[in-house]
Parts: sequence; C-alpha cells; structure tokens
Amino acid sequence: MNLKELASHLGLSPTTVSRALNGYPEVNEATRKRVTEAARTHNYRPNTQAKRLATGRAMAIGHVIPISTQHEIVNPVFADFISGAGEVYARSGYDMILTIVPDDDEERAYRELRSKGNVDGIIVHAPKEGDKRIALLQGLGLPYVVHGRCSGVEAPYSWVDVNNARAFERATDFLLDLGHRRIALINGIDTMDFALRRLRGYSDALAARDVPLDPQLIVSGEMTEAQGHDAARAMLRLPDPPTAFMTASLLSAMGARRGIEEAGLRMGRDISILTHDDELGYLRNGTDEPIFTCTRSSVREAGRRCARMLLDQIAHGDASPRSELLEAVLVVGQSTGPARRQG
Amino acid sequence: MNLKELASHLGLSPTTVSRALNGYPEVNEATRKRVTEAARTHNYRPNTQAKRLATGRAMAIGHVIPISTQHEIVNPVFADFISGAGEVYARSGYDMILTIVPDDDEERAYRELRSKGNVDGIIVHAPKEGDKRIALLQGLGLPYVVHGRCSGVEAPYSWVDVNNARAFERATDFLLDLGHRRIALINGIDTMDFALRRLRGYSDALAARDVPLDPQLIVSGEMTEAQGHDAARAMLRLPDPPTAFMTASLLSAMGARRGIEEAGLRMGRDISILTHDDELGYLRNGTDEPIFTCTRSSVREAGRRCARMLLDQIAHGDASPRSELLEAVLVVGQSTGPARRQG
DNA sequence: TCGCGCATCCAAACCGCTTTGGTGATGAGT
DNA sequence: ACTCATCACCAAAGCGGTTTGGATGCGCGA
Repeated sequence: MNLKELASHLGLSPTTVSRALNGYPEVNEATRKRVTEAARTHNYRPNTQAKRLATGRAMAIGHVIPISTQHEIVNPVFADFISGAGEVYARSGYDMILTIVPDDDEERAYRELRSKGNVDGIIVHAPKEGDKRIALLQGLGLPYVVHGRCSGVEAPYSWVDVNNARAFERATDFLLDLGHRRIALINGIDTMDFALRRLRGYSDALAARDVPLDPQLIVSGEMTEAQGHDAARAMLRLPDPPTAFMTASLLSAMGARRGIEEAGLRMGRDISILTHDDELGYLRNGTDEPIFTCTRSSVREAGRRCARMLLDQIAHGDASPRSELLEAVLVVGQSTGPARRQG
Repeated sequence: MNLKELASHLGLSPTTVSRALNGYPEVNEATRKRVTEAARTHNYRPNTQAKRLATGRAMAIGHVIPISTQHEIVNPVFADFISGAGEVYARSGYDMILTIVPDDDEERAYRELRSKGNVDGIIVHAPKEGDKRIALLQGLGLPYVVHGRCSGVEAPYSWVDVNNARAFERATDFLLDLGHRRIALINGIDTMDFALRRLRGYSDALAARDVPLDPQLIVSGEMTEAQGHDAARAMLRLPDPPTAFMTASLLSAMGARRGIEEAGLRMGRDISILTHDDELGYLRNGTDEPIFTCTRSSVREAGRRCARMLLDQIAHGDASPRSELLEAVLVVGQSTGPARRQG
C-alpha cells in the first residue's frame, strides 16, 4: 500500500494525503480525519527510502564503533550506551545505524557515511588524545557529538563526558584520607582520552599531598577481568606493595579482587579497591549496598544525553558546539577501609 | 557530486555512467575506465537513498534487540554477536540497523521495519519458547534468521544455534564422572529457549544415571555476577549443599566463585564450577589455560554465520529454511575436580 | 548496395514520497 | 458588482539513482 494507492482509494490527490498525514494546515480537518483513519486501516506506512530521498533527511544516526585490531574487543559499555541512545532515537523516529570498524580505517567509514548520505549525524565513540576524527568530521560538515573529549584538540566541538579527572581526583583523595599512601591505578588503554583524564586526576591528588607517584603502581590496558587480576597479582608481589587499588571498570575490579584473595588477603580489610562503575545493566555493583566503593556514572544516561544533544542540533540546524559534563558520584561500599601497615 | 553532474562532466549520459559503474556489459571498456577513474577522483558515491528507492533493496539488515522491561538489561553477548555480524555486512556493503525495543512491543517493531521498508532482512534475537515472532515474520514475508531456536514452533524457519542441550548434557556427564551427585544449575531466564535446552541436557544426563533432580539446586534468572553469587550462597547453606555448580555465563560463574570463597571453600578443590563460555572479547576465561572448565562456543562466530546465512538467503531469493547447529567444545580448566565428601 | 547484427550510447520513465506553484470556490470588504 | 483573501484541493516537478526501449554507426555477408 503506497501513497498513490491510498490517495486514489480515498478519491484524493497524493498531495492532499501527504499533507494530511504530515500535519500541514491547508487541509480540512474532516478530510484529515478520513485520511488518517484510512491510513490506519490499510496499515499504510510511508516508504522510508522515498521519504528520505524526497526530504533529504536520512532520519538515521550513525554510530561508528571501533574494534581494537590488536584485541578484537568491543568495549562492553557500548551495549548500554547504545540502548540509552536507542531509546531517544525511537521516540523521535530515528534509526540507528551501527558500523563496526577496525580502528585503523575509521576515517573511510566516516567518509562513506557522509557521501552515501545515509545518516543525518554521527556519534563518535572512544575518542583518543588529539583525535583526528574531529577535524575530519568538521570538514565533512556532518553534525556529530563526541562521547568523551579529546585532549589536545583545540577547535570547539560538541561532547558529553563524565568529569573523569575530578572523579578520580576525589577518589584518590578519599583513599588518601583513609591513610593510603601506596595507591595503585589499573587504568584503561592509555591512548584513550578518558584514561588520560583519570590518570591526571589521580596524579594531581597525589601531588597535592606530596605523595610520590610510583610508575610501578600504574598499569593500563583493556579493561578485562584478567587485566585486573594480573595487575593486582604482580603489584602485590612488589617489595612495597600497594594498600589500595583504583580500577577503571567493574570487571577490572573483580579481577583485582581475585588477585587479592589469591594472595590470602581480604578486600576491604587488608586491601582497598575503588573502581569506576558505569552502571552497566548486567554488571551491577551489588544490589542495595554496593560491593565496591566506586565513582559512579551511568553510561546509559550518557547515551541518552548524546542522542538528545545530537537530535537537537540536527533539528535546529544549529552547528554551534555545545557540551555537557556529568559528575560522577562517589559511593562508598564495602571494598574500602583504612590503610593497614604492611600485610 | 551526483550522477548527473558526473555524467555531464564526462560528456556522457547518466545511463552510461550508471552502467559503467555497475558493471553492465553494454559499455566500452575504455569509457568504463574513464568513468571509474572520474568517479574516484571526484569522490563520487551514489546516494544510498536514491539507490535504494530505485532498486527496491534497502541494503540493510535489521537487528531487533529486546530489552528486558523488568531488568532493563541488554544482554552483553549482543555486543560480540553484532560485531561478528557487522564484519560480514561490511564486506557485502550492507548496513546494520539496530532497534532496541522493550520486549513487550517487539511485534510493532517488526511490522514497522517491514512496512517502512528499510531493511531487507532481520536477525531475530533471544528467541523464547513457542515464540510468536516466527509466525509474525513468516506472515510479513521478510527474510530472517533466528539466533537460537524456538522449542514448540512447528513451522520450519532458518536458524543458527549452539547445541545447548548436548553441551550441557556432556558437561553434566563430565561432572558425574568426577563423582558429583549434587550438581546445581544456575541457568538463564527460564523463558529463553537456550535456557530450556540447557536444562533439558542437564536433566537428561542426570536421569540417565538415575541421579534425582532436586529443584532446590536449580535457579534461573538474568545472568549477572550477582545472580551467580546469590544463588551459590543460598545453595551452599542448604542442609545437603551441591558439590558442583553449572552456570550459564562467565559472569554467573564469577559470582558463584565469589559465593564459594565467601563460604571459605576453594573452587576446583572443594567445589567445582563448570560454565558456558561465549568467548566474549572482554570476558576472557583465562589467557592460556582456562580458569573455568567450560562449554565453549563463540558468539561472535555465531553472529558471522547468522549474517552470512541471511545475506545468502536474500541474494538467492531463496526462502527455503536452512539451519546450522554449532557444537560447543568442552574445555577443561582449573575449576573442576573430583567430588569431595561434604565439606 | 542493401540489410542485418552488434557494439555503444542515450532519452525518458520509474521508484514513492515531498513540495512548489498553481486552481476554483467561497465569503468578506468596499 | 468587483476585488481580494482564504480555504481546500490538485498537477507536476523534483529528490538521485536504475532500467526500459530505443537510437546511431559500423562492419560484413549476399
């Protein structure tokens, strides 16, 4: 059932039917009612491709999600981020187009998205320091919002980010207040912007209290359970082991805990763990009282906000960059306690 | 840069240019070369919407992924599944359209996808027992492939699935061989077809050895760390506790392990754990030697196969249902050992 | 020399919608 | 009575491709 058929069925012109359905004023309310009713009973839905071609709007948002070529890992936060964004798109009638690209030819992906014209805007995932994608997208003239920020990129751009530096600074302060001086940082991959900011927050907090920064207590990599475990185990074997761990994700935290317990220590009593918690649906940090003390910020909410910002930008044809900085809350759980003298 | 411009630039008609680029024979090889070259230098890429409208093919595959309305959880396997499928789509020039729907109005989503005509086929996720979506899709006349199967659905349909029943039957056998008689099953949500098949494999194996099935040792739910932990803890407090746990995911297994260790027991020595392992990128089961003994099957590979099957079906206009049954391998790790008399 | 097949190219229709630029009827204002 | 909005509708021209149904020119056999 297409527009022409529906129109002839109603004894109207395609023009009028189109206008009736799209809420234009120059159509009698009575006929509008007739049209909408007929549309429903005949289960008419305008053909997306035709509509897109005619209006020039793709009614779709592209998500280019990079897949690490070394690790072949899709960051698990994408699932939640995307479900948040998807909610918003659905309400506005937008589709979500996912492109999964090996992180070494993302540029081609963006160019193609642009020249094929099948998206109205793009969400940029996993920004790195001085990410060249910003400049690229600026050049392409396609609206976009970055989930995260790019240290080192001067030009203004739209972003939604958690205040990672502040969160990790506060977290480090919290551990320092508990008497910890040997605080390890198990971070995300060190080219990622969020990891850099967390490192900055951590080292700023240490510096503010004149606690020396020990490179042996800092590790970065893919945020998996194994990473947390291996890092914790190795560090606990140091001559002067840490009394607290900060980790970048719950998975790493779980791994660290395993490493701690393997060493015969108890989390929260002998050793503290403080992690960032993205509030992933399938990775809850306890049910009521959190297991891990954490800096918490919902990545799904970030997805919603990115989506809203982008749609807003598209709707208003307003290219002026905007931004939103989300503060993580510091939630105290069972995994932290006062520092103990050398186990 | 569009076709008309490119054509006039070359002093040719749009027809010829189109044919040259699409490999039709009625064009001189010399001019074809000229055309392709010009297309490259001018960075010409045919407008997707126009192409779609003209050909009637959307060049996109829809993934409808349900979000549990009670739990608001996106199953973490989607990330990996989708990255597998995405690989295949990318190679064939297809887009992937993600629709995230609360699981109570999936039907509307499918109908809309169909009538808006923006996909050529659909991947059905998370099939339930007697899933009514099969009948719906059959009626819609849209090619589809189910990731998993639907017990209780008579009509033939295309699917790719792991042999869950066989996997869990073998796993249970393995534990029985080690002398375990009190084997607990921490399963996925019990309306999910895969969970049912695993339960069936488990109970068949027990029945074959005349080991009674104890409902107290069976629990089902969202496969999270918390689920594994809570279930293990509760069961270990039973008067006659289990000596082995089977879990449906690594997260559940990690939770179960935590429950075990909280109870002062050691995994692999006092209590065994055997889990299913989907080989998710960010949730590796150890690096070389697996931590958990597991039934292993790559969900990313399943994604690739689903995608290939669907594209093949679309390309050949062949609606005859096909299917692919993947066998999980049983990999022995450190988490299982002979049954111990009552800790 | 004529007719025919073949190799190349093109004009125009079409895909299904939106949107521009109308038309005819009605009613108010002068 | 005439002009002029206003209302309600429509025909036709896009959007940017593909595809149908020719056109043109050339070589070749009869």
